[in-house]
Amino acid sequence: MAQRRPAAAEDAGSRPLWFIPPAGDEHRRPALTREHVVAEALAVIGAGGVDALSMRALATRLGVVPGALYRHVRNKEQLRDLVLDGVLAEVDCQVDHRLAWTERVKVLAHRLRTVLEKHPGIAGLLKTRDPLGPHSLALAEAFLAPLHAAGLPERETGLAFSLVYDYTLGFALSSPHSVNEQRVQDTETRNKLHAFLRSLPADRFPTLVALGEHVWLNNRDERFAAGLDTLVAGLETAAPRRRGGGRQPQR
Amino acid sequence: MAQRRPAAAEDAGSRPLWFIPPAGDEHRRPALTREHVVAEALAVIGAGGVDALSMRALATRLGVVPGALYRHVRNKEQLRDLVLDGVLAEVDCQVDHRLAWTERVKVLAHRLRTVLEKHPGIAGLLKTRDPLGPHSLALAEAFLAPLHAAGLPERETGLAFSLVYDYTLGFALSSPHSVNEQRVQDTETRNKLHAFLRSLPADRFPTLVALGEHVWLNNRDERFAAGLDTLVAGLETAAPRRRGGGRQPQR
DNA sequence: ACATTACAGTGAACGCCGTTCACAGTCAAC
DNA sequence: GTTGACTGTGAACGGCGTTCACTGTAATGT
Repeated sequence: MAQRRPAAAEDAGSRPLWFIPPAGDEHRRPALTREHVVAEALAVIGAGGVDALSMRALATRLGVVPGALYRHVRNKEQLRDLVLDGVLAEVDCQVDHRLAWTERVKVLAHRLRTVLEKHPGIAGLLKTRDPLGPHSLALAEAFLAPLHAAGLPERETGLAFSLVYDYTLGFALSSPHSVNEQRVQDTETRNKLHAFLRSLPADRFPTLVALGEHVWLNNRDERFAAGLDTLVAGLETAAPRRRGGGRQPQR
Repeated sequence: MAQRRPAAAEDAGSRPLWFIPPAGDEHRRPALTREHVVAEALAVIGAGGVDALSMRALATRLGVVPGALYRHVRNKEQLRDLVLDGVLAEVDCQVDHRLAWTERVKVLAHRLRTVLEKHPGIAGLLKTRDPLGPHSLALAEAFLAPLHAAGLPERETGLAFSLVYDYTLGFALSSPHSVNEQRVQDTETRNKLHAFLRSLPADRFPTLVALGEHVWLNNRDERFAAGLDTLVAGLETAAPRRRGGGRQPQR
């Protein structure tokens, strides 16, 4: 904080401690703590995507020189880890225990997706990182509990968890901000895409030509829900029928 | 190609065009075509991961100044797109038509995963890009055909394709080279991880403590296969039973 | 009340990155 | 034989993550 230095004025002038520090400005400044850095990093990501998070931009936002950040964070990778745990903290892991285990899993997956898509790009970090922070563990526990209650064997429970978790992450990863989804959201571009699909040689791509328009659709919500339903339905075929895990989930 | 210049030797020496170009070296060099650039880019990625692909590194490998690449490629993003299509070309889309549709889908997914994991980091590009190149389309067709043959309605066919495709991509994305999987592959680290899980407070993480060791396992192949089976089983519950799509896939 | 010490933030630098641009050499076509 | 298209050069620009000697400040021990 270069502007706070009294410097020579202290020696030459009178009244050593007379100048009341401009409490309005300085008092408000929380002195750059680690939590503050992480919070601000999350704000940067929220504003401009995960690529916009650079040490220099973050430092500027904090009114500080880039190198100063390294007093609070080992490097950018650790910063990302901290940001990530902060995001996972936003997932509410409490689910009504009286719901069928299938519903409990679905609710959690939907919550996880919502949070991940609120912070574009974060899912990409999770895919290669998997933090083992307290919030990550709480989430794992929340997923494992209903799966275990469903009566799946131990090993299958672990596999089922990986499946649901990976599916949700993977889905959130191709977020609405990717080139992909942008293309499909813009009506004109989507029409062009469909025209392109129709124009393909029908002998080489018969199925694509026939129903390509049903593949590239602006239906993220439907796609996620349908995929999740299919996936859980698959899990059900492996689970023994019992009344312990909630209401009979038969449909 | 700085080393090819005759320069002053031409003036001082005799015989203007006598020197047969060192056919062994120069003749072999294919003069930096676009395909060559892309191929070498793939090699760079194969050697050091997707992050190792920098224009400068690639240029150096090609014995060329960085700016020269821009004569063959608009920018790095386009280069990545080209690389991506090159990778997808490696997926064999021919599947025995007499197999059950479930098996056809599984075979394709396994092939896709194999190719993606052969080029670490590529899956990450696919997630946000989805090229619409010829090879990408061929792959989509290959997936759609058996799903359609299974008797799924049009819309459900598209959803099923997205599901299987996204699942495979998502799985390949958390590749064996991520921090995650490295942790779990090293026996000592894995033991430490399991000890850590056991040491967690059993009141807050009962399921995790009970079967956490079954979750973080060095079993990528099993995880992928099991997930895929579950997923296809889920699809089967939505498909009408008919003998058109191959042998009855009942198990 | 003073000296010591720990430490947060500074400013400058290093080496990397993607990209641009005027220029030079080469080769084919007219 | 001249022209023109085109490929690769060399240098530069701005931005990136990270390091490091330093300076001022605040807390500590005596």
